[in-house]
Amino acid sequence: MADKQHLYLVDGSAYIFRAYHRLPPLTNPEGTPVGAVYGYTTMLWKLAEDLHTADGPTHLAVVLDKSSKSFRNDIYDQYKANRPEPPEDLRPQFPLIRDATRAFSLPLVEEPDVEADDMIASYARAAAAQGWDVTIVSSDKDLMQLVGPGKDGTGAIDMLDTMKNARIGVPEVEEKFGVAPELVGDVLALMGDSVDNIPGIFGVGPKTASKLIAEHGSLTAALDSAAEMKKSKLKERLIEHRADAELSRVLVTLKEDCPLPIPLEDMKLEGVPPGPLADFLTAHGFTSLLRRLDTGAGSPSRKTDLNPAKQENAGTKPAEAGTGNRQPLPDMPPVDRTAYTCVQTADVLQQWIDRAFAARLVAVDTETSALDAISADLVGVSLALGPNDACYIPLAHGGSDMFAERPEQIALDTTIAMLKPLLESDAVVKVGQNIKYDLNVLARHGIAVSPIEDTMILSFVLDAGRGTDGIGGGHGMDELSVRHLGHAPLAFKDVCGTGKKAIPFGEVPLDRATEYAAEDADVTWRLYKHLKPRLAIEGGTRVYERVDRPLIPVVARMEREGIKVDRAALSRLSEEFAAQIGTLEKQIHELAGEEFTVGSPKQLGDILFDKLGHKGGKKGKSGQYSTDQSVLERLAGDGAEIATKVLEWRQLSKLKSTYTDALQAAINPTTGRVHTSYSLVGAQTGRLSSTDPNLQNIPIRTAIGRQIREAFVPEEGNVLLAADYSQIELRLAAHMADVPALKEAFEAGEDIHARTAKEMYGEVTRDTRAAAKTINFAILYGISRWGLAGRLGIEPDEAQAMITRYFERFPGIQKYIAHTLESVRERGYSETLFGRKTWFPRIESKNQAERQGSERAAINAPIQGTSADIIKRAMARMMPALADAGLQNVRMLLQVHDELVFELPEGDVDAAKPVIERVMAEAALPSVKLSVPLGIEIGTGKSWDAAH
DNA sequence: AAGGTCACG
DNA sequence: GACGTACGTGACCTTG
Repeated sequence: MADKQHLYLVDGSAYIFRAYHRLPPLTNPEGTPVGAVYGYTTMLWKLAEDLHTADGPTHLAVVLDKSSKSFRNDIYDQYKANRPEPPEDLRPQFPLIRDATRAFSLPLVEEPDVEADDMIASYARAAAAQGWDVTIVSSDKDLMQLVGPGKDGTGAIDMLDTMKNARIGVPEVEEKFGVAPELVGDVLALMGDSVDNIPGIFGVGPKTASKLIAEHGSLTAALDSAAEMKKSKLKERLIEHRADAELSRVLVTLKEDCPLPIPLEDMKLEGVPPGPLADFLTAHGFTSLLRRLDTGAGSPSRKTDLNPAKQENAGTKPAEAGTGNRQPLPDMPPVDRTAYTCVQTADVLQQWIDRAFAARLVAVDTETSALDAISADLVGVSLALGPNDACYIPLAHGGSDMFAERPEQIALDTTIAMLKPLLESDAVVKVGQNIKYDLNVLARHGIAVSPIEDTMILSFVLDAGRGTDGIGGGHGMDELSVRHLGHAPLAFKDVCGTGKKAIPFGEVPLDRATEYAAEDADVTWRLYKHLKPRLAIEGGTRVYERVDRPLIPVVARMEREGIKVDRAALSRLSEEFAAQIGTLEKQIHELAGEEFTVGSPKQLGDILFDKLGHKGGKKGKSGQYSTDQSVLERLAGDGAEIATKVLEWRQLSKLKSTYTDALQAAINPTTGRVHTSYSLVGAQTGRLSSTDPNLQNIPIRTAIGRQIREAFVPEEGNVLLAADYSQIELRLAAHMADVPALKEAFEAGEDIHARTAKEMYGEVTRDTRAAAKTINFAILYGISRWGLAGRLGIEPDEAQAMITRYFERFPGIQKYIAHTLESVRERGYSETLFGRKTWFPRIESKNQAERQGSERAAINAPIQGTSADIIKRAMARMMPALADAGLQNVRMLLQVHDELVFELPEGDVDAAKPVIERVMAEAALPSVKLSVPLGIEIGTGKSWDAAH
């Protein structure tokens, strides 16, 4: 017994991911995020403490994943393809995990191109073979294959889940999988794994898989048995997807014969030398552990009989992570603009850069000559490392007056060369307020800023919709600063002025520019410290880490790509439209009997209803007649020619001013392309919005409008490819409200509006289908009898009867609406399938119109928002997926809510289509498994119009 | 700056 | 009995 050896193998990579998600977001004195490191340190501490206890380690090693590729990628290129990037504030912790391991003087196994699981398997088998017991510190189900009792000189292998403090032996594995550990691989091969992207057999989950393997004793036997099974979905699937299962079996097999870089004997645990450990604990401010090390109480370097669970620092217990127990904000001194530094020499800059590396977190802000990131020139950069600890680095000040003396500044290319390693370093988090802007500015100087955090996005994820009138719900820096820090920063117009007297930022004197620019970085740093801890507490981590933040560099790149428009074609259209508008205007004036401004709804209303005496004029609260499309169409239907002409005039004016004229003006003279700007916080539901110009509302519904789409073209030798989610919101409604009839229809690829018509009316005609389509959309938007009546041209009573019938046929919808509203009233917010919140502060308003408006928006938000989450996830995965497929020349250009537009070489179309389709169709996985398929429609052509 | 209108999903 | 009537956007025009 005394000489029984017991090897503990710590699955370090798996541990830190779990620790990251379960522990509060601690930071060390330098501001580095160290929550996962702290969890890891306490775990090693506990393990080391158990040295020589009955079941404790005599040998111990940590195994980490070194790279993401392994032999499995050679067999199956989709292996782990859905894996999201690690969260950005975890990335700088990876090197610290290694530091911690070294501080404990523990052996660290890290082999390139070998997965940690395989390394663990190889060590475990080698140790067991020479009679050692082995404990794998992990809860990874793949590793459960290794568990087994000791016998005939072979050691036992079990597992330890330190977070649940649970041993996993043969009985636990059998309970979980329903089979012995040797057969776990067979079960895994049948059920697949969406996180690692192991296919398994589609439609077979853990239960069916266990049952089949338990019954037949092996994967092959289970698959062979399909031939004799009764006809069923399962039978079909087993036969059809047999190859998937066999591939999966290979993928889940652990490689147990990897060469062992460190001999087993060298893993002997002899106690922990206190020196390096003390240094490490001090550096990261782990004071409670340091105290224990100093006093020797519970120190891992000597045996102890204290109960480790009882000495845990209260603030680190996972159970308390979500209950508001967070690291208190360090008291921040008030903003002091005189404390900022203007950096004018390379020596001083180098000091700031060195300090930023040490801090591992820096707030960054760029100042430019204009608002548009694609063409604006860089004027200066500011950095902040702490409250009032900020600087401004001017780069292009005083350039406009060639006779005046320019202030002392470091040369632009010198500064860029010095900043690049910092801004690109994996070990330093860069925080920005709308950092997409800075990404674009710096990308033009060859800097790919990473990893990043964004206070604007943080605010959006936490507080979308929270503002009400007078309080302000925006996510701009000035507003956030006032709301969260009680401080109004210098406004841009205070330093640059407004209107004609405005000067470019490069002309602002350096002292003033430093106050403004460094303050922005300072405030950003403070906002980050305030907002980031709220994420874990309020449940925003998943949306922020998995949806919105990964999207920032993706959207930035789309903005930089831009899209080509055919200027000559637009110019021709402008001329045509101008001529027709002129003709129409004359005719309208004749019909009116006088000249007036056709574009003035006020004048038009007076002409139509007072002068010409048309009936049915309705004045709104402004005392003005309404002359909108529906009113004019009614008049036109009654035979009023002037109404027809005005409608035509309006259509053409709209197309000319908003599109054919404006788009020509939007062509960037340098790139020759049109670069929109996407707002990631524009829509409360989580959708993007597009401005300057808005490329999300280019005409498509009329033939005349589609001519504008024809002007969006690819470069020579390329095509445009448009990929749409088909009926995504209705599909999501069918899933979320659990409507079997609709789900079946989508599964079978039916025409969903026709199916609705059949359910509602019993027969499908053009009219019933059209009505059904209207109702389907009405449902998504929150319905009222009057609204539906207006749309369908029927009486409110009839509309009510239709609504009632709809709810009878699809009772899930009514339940969904009721539950959604109930939950919003109770919690104040709605939630998407991915956990994105939208707040509805007026859901209980006493004002009925206001309240009902909130209710309709609240019914719609989870559906619209989930759709937005899904396409965002697809976008974040798209470029890596295309690159993996060897498609380097495909460019993603535009997003229009349920559509992505790409530009690619003609020869790449056949290869790109399936990749794009797969990424879009699988975008909800692995977080959310939908009960309806996501349909994708793809078209290509020599214009955006032709691609539809 | 606000209101009306209309382009899109 | 009044409120106003489908969700989410952005751009342009006129008017005050």
